[in-house]
Parts: sequence; C-alpha cells; structure tokens
Amino acid sequence: MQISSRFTIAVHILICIETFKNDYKVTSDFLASSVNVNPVVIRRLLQQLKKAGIVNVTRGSGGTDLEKPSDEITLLDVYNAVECVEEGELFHFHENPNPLCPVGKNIHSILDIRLKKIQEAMEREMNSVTIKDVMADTKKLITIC
Amino acid sequence: MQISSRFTIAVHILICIETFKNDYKVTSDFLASSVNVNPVVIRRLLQQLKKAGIVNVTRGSGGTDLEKPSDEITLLDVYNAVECVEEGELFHFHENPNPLCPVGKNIHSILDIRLKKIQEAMEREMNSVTIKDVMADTKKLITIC
DNA sequence: GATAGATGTATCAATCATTGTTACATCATC
DNA sequence: GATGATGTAACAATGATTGATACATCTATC
Repeated sequence: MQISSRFTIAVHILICIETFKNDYKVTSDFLASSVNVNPVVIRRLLQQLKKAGIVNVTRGSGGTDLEKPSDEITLLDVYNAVECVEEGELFHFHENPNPLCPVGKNIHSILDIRLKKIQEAMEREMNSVTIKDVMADTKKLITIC
Repeated sequence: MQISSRFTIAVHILICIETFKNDYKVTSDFLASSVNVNPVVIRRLLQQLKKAGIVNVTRGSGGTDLEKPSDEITLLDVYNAVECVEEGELFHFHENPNPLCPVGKNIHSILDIRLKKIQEAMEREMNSVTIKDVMADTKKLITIC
C-alpha cells in the first residue's frame, strides 16, 4: 500500500505558492488547476498544512503563503502534516495475535524495534530535504523547459 | 496510509516456520491460529512467498518450510514479495498535473529523485535485517517469557 | 483405489480510506 | 450589500484490504 497522493499534492502546492507568490494570488482554484484536482481537495490539504504551521490561508480576500521560511520546512514536516496516521506509523500490525502461541505472544516485542528503525531511516531522509532545496530544483527546470 | 498487515503477518509466518519446524507440521491452519486470521489469508500469503522463492509449500500432505537459509532472506525480500505495488513504489503520485502550468509540467522531474532516495533509505534498512536476525531476537524472548 | 487431510483458488461480502463533487455558511474587501 | 474567496458538511464512487465459504485438486496411507 502506498503513501497517499496527499503528500505529493501538498509538496506541489508549496512549490506553487513559492513559484507564483509575486505574480498571482495563489487561491485554491489556482492550485486546483495546476494540480488538476477538485478545489475542495486543495482546501482540505491547506487546512492540514495550516494546522501544522506550514502555511497561512487568508479568509475572505483569499490567497495562501508560507508561514515559515522555505528552508525551515522539511518534507517530513509535510508528510506528518498530511498523513492521517498516529505518529506517522508506517506499518499496519495485525491486531490480535494468539497470546497462547509463544510467537504470537511475543511478535510485537520481536518486531517493534526493527520496524521503528526502518521508519526512522525513511524519516531521516525526508527530514534532510527542505522546500528550499526542492525550489532550487524547480527553478532550474522551469528556466530550461 | 500504511503498509498493509500482509507484511507483518508474512514475517510472523516465517518466524513460526522456523520456530516450530522440528516439533509440528506447520500448516495453514496452524499458522492461522498463531496469527489469528482466516486460513485463506495465510494461504494467499504463502503463495506470494512461494512465488518469491522464500518458502516451499507441500501440496497434499501439507506443511511449509523455508526455501532458502534464514540468513539469505531479508525483510526487504518479504516486503517485495507481499506488497502488490509495482517495484514497491512507496509514493502514490497524483496522476494528471496540468501540463500548461510550469510547475505541473515539471513536478515529476522535480520530485522523482527525491522520492526515490527516500524509498531507497527505507529499503536499505529493510535489506540489512534477515530472518536469522529476527529469529535470534525471537529465541531470546521465548526462553524468557 | 478410496479416504483423509491438506493446499490452491474462485467468489462474494464487509469494511475502510481515499478521492470527487455539490452545496452552502462564513468571511474580508470594495 | 455585492463579490470572490475560504471553511466545512454531506454524500457518492472507487478501490484495496480483509474475512469467509466453498470446492477442486493433490499426496500419503490404509
């Protein structure tokens, strides 16, 4: 199972905000057109990003901008903002292993540390990339294409 | 979204096979009782593990054992065997970004390398743990509890 | 070769998360 | 007040997962 497209859409949103901040009012309709999804999907994501302190959303007159400098927002911040799972739990554990079986009884103790390390490896990599880094890539590509 | 419980169940199965290989015939019913799911769920997983060359399943008389030594089976092997996504693609990308928007047009080029590195970090960690390692943990815990 | 016990697999239902969509209350500004 | 935007509820459609039943098929053994 995959990490939902909420994550890539959220990053797409942040790139748009930074790319167009001087030239357009970045509304949910504007973003919806770039991502090519329903504006409500964008608004829902903006709410999650706002709760996480990543963006500002202006009621009434409309528009969005970053709440923090782009080099203080990491991909992990975005991931945690939009993934709806407790503590970003990456693995779904089977719920009721048999406590009468020595393996079933201990399976959580056996695997939890291993799974945690795997999740941490992923999060460490996510934490090493900021929106500023991604913007640098973006600028290069846009000037070429 | 989370990695499905197929993964933890598959590891649970492999631990059971190794733990009980000398004392019981490890059937799908036996495994189903330890994991506490329907036997068909176990058989489906065993088929996937078999296709990946990880286990043998004996038709007719029944029973399962490892196809390879436990130190030649990594958690990544198990993950790839039971996750049903192409190449273990961890991230679900939104499908149709707007090609008329400079960001929408380039979003794949911008993010693909970053996402790949994140996935690789996870896979590297998974690849560093073998079933033999997990069995060592298991034996310690079972003798204590 | 008939039987028993097991696997292999099709099929269907239940559940859940995601995603798409409409609708409308609310807000800020002109 | 009118306008254009956000905030959010509500509901449908889709798809993946998981649970369950059923039965064909296989193998060992009597």
